[in-house]
Amino acid sequence: MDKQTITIYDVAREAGVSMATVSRVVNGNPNVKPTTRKKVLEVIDRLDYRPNAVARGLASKKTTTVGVIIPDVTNLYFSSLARGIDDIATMYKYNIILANSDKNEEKEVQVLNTLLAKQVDGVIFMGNKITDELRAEFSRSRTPVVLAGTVDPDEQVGSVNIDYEKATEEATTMLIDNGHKKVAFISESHEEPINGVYRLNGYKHALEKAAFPYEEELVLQSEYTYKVGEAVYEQLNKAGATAAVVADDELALGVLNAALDRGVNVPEDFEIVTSNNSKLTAMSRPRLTTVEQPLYDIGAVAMRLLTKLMNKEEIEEKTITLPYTIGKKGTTK
Amino acid sequence: MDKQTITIYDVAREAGVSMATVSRVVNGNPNVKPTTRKKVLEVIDRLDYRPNAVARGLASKKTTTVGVIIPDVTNLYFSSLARGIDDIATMYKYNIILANSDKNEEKEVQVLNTLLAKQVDGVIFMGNKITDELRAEFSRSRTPVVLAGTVDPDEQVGSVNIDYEKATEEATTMLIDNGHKKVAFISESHEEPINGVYRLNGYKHALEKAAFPYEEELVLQSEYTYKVGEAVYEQLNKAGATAAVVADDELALGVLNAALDRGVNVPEDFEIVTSNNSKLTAMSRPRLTTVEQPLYDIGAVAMRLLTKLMNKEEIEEKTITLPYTIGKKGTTK
DNA sequence: CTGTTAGCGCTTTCAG
DNA sequence: CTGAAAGCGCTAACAG
Repeated sequence: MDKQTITIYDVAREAGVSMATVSRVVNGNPNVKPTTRKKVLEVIDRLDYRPNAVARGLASKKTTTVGVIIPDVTNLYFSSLARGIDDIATMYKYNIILANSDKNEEKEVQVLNTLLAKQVDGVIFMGNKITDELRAEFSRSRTPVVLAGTVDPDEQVGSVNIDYEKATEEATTMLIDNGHKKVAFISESHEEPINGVYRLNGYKHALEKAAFPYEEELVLQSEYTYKVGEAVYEQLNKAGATAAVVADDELALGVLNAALDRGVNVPEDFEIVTSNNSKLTAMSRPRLTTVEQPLYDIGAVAMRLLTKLMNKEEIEEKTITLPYTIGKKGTTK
Repeated sequence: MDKQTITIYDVAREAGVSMATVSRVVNGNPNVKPTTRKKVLEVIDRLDYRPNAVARGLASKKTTTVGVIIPDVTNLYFSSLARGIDDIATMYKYNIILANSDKNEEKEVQVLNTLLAKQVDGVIFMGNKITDELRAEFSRSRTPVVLAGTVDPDEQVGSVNIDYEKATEEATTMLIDNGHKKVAFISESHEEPINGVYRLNGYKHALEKAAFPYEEELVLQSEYTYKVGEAVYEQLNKAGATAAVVADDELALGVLNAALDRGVNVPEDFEIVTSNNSKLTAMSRPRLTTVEQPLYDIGAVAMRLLTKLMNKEEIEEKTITLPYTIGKKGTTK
C-alpha cells in the first residue's frame, strides 16, 4: 500500500547498470549504447520510475522553475501577461511559481526572497514601482530578472513593454483633435514611473503641442478598480472634462458605465480612451477605444528573454519595446 | 563579484557551533539556548545567509509548495478561485506552482506529472472533467488532491463547490415564474458532470415541476468565450427562447450584448441568468443576474482543506458544499 | 541544550 | 560507452 518511492538506484540495480548510466538515459545523454538505453528505458517503464526534481535541482543547481510576481491574478491586464509567460515557459520546460504581491512593496520583497530561497532559475516581475529595496535584492542575487509590462528608468534588468509615453501622447492628441478642450488623464500613483514619468509626460506633450495649459484638476490618481469609476466620473465632471485618457481598463469601464448611468451619451458628449487592451474593452457597449498593447506577447517575449538570460546567451538588447496601435472603437468619435 | 553561496556550514563555523544548531535556530526549534540563538542569528544576518529550500526539500521530503492546475488564468472565474487559493497558501507558508491546462486532458495529465515530479506537497485541480487517466494518477500518488469549483461524482479526493444542481434549478424556476415558456440552458460539454449531470438535472427538474416539456433545441453546448455569444444568441432566437440560463459569465455577456446589439430589450424581451458571479456580472448594462457563488471562498476553503490533508489531520468531510444565492440584477425582471 | 552522523535522490567529474 | 565516488545543502535521529 505504502508505495515507496523508487529511485534511480532501484532502476540501476534492476537494469544491471550503474546509476550514472540511468542518469544519462534519463537526461538524454547520447553517450549510451542503444541496447543499454533500451534496457534501462524498459526498466524505468516497468518500475514506473519518475525522477525526483528536487534531488535533481540540488545536484544540478537548476530547478527549471521561474518565479512570477504578479500584483493580482484577478486583473485581466496581468493575467493576460501571465498567460503569455506560462505558455512560453511550458514550451521551454519551465514551471511557474506564481505569487500575488498586491502591489505591496513589503510583500514584493518578501515574496522575491522566498522565490530566491526556492532557487528559481529566474524571475519575472510585474508591478509598476521598483523600490530601491527591491532593486537591491535584484542585484544582490545572480538570478536573472525580467520586468513584464513594467518600466524601470534604471535599466539594470531585462524588461519588455511598449512606449507608454508615446502611446499616451497619441491617445491624448486624438482626443484633442476631436475638439476637446478639457482632456483628463487618470492613472494610478504618479510615484510609479510608468504613470508619473512616461504616461504623464506623454499627456503633457500632447497638451503642449496643442498649446493647452496643464490643469491639475484634470489629472487624477486613482486605484485601478471598477467600482471607483463612479467617484472618478464625478470628479471629471466637476473639473469640466469632456474626454479622458484612462490607464486601466477596469477603471475605464467603471467611468464609462458611470457616465452612461447618468444619461451621458458616449462618445457624443464624453469620450474615453483606455490603455490596456484587455478583453474587457470588447465587452462594453459602446466598446472601449484603447491603446492596443500586445498583452500576451509582452508576457511571452519577457519569458523568452528570461530563458536567454538563464541560458547565459548573448543578449542584444535587455530592454525590448513592442509595437502598439490605437484601436478606435465606440468610446471615441 | 561571484558571490558564492553561503551555506549552513559556513554559518556554523563562523558562529562556532554545529550545523545542527544552526538548523535548529533557522527552524525555530526551541531547544537552543538564547545566547546561542542570538549568536547564530547575528552570524546569519552578517553573512546574509538564506536557507536553500531545495536542499531542505530533499532532506525533509516537504517542499511547502502546492501545484495548482487551472484551465486558463485569463478566465475570471478561475482566476478568482486562484486568488483565494494563493492567499490562503501564503497564509500557511506555501507557494503555488501554477499550470495552465487549457482543459486539455492530455496536458492535464502531463502537468500533473511534472508537478508530482517536483514533489509538491499537494495539488489543487480546477477543470470540469476528471478523466479516468487523471483519476488513476491521483490515486497512484500519495499526494493529496483537492478539486476547486469542480465536481467529481466519484468522491475520492477532496472537493469544494456549491450545489450546482439546485442553483441551476432555482435559476430556471425563477425564469419560468417570470412567465417564460421557452427557457434555454447553455453550458459547455455535457460530458463534464458539472454540466451534463448536475446543472442539466437542475434544469430538467425545474421544467418537470412546471410540467414543461424538455426541448432539445433549447439546450446548447458551447465553449465559454465572449465571442461565440453572437452565434449562440442566433441559435436561441431560432429556437424561440425568451430566456436563458448560462453557465459562464463571459458567454452570458456575449449573449447579452448580441441581444442588445440587435435591439432586443433586456430584460423586457429577453432574460438571462448567469452562473459564476465573476466581476464581469457587475460590469454590463444591464447588470447580469447571477448565481452568486462565493468564488474567492471556494478557492480559499479548497486550499484550507488541502493544508489539513497535507498535515494528515482528521477531516470530517472531504466534500465541502458552500452556500450560494441568486443575485437578481438587471437581466431579469 | 548541542554535536555527530547518516542520508535525501540525483548530477557530475574522473577513470578506464 | 560505462562505473565509482564525491558531493549539492539541509534535516533528523541519536548520543551525550
